[in-house]
Amino acid sequence: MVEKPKWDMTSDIHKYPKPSVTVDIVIFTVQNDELRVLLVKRKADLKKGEWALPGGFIRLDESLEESAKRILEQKTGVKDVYLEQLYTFGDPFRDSRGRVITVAYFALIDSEKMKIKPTEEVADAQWFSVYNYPPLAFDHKKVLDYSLTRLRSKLEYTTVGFQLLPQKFTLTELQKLYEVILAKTLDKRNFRKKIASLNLVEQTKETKMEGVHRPARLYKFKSKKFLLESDVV
Amino acid sequence: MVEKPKWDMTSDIHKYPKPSVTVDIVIFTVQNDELRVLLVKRKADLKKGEWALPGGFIRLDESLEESAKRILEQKTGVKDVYLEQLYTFGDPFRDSRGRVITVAYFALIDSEKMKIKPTEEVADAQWFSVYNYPPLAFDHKKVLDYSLTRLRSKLEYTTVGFQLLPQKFTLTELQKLYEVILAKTLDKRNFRKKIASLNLVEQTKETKMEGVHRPARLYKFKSKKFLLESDVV
DNA sequence: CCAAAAGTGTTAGTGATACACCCATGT
DNA sequence: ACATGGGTGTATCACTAACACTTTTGG
Repeated sequence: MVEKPKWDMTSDIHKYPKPSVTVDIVIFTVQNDELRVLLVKRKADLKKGEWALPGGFIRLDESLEESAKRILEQKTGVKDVYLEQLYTFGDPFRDSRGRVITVAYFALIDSEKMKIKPTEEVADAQWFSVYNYPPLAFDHKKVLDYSLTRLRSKLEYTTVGFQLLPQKFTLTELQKLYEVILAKTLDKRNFRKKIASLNLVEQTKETKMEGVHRPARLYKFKSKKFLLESDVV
Repeated sequence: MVEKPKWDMTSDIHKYPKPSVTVDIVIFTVQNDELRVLLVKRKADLKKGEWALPGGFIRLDESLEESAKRILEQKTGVKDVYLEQLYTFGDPFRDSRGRVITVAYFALIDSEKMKIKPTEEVADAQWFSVYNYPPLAFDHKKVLDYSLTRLRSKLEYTTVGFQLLPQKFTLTELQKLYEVILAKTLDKRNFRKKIASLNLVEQTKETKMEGVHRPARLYKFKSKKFLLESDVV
């Protein structure tokens, strides 16, 4: 058992007024060809019953990212997700209860893991289309808008999108994912050429049969050790 | 005189432990063909005499950006700068005095304004080359490294670089600026073609004579109203 | 007329876009 | 044999990269 390190609580810094600090998480998934975001119904004193992004107060002995992971798991039951710090929102009156600064994270989870059953505690978490969701508490609409913009732009120059798919996927599924997030259609041949040029995915020997047509080949991401320096990751 | 709005200090949220929150600013300029960052010598109890990024505790009644502006002016005398939120650092033990979360901002100032004389209070502020600066307090090296990366990448796809030049400038100065920040040389003809294609700058009728050679034409940024939708800003 | 930086065009290569038909399967 | 989505190649265009000489000025 490691003893918790302590701070110097006699320091002058404790004379400065302290704000409350929360972490809010915008978690996306793609389901039924829709980009969706997870929202929870608030139980706290203020804005009870309103929908909001999952969030909570940080603990002093955990890093911001640890807070984000803990809160996400507590509130939604989801674990092992791609997580990235988004922006810190600190308007003085964004919360009438006090000065509350929130560090927003954005997270992606694949459509398989997403199906995890909500536990008792998270009965009030629900996925909403990003084009059709209820009014949100606080400045959470602003946070959501901002993270949508970020997701779209990161999709173009990184491979975050892969986080939203299961381990094995067809190229059509991958393309559909891009189309859904970017809200535009893409050319099939050009899309496949692009993906091939990235050198990030490889064929498996399996195919996926769905419906009455030619089965689609399943692909997977190359394991790290087979990626070259020059490959974009 | 507007009365200050108040918060509900009886709310449960005040039962959660609160961290200290600071703002730290990484402010860059280009001077003598070097990319430089402003550092201050600490006067506070802890780490007195060590160099650090200018920073300070937020006030509860100002936004994070207002805090950043106030602190920057207090500590360095500089005003009216380009300012952008960078990242929020919150490792639990980054400061031994207590749990301190810092919202880092990154700022750019042109080489003219930069010459402002330091006031009494800011006597201990100094510009350092980003390749040669003293050891920094806390995790400020990490913050600085991160903002350098951000500056470089933003330089490639935005026009932030323009913030580092005075109103009127020669194309060679602009190119030098890019070269200094990116730490690589650029082709003169290609650079000029690129700038021309952006449609953001226009010739003035003035030239700049410096030394014994052909005078260079001065350029300025087009005023907003002459920019077309299609022009990258 | 010399030194020094300003200024200017063309070509080759690379990546993006537009576009239409055949393939494999289940019924 | 047909309906359905899977899978493939080529031509054009736009952008990037490489490269060298002439111009203007002060001394």
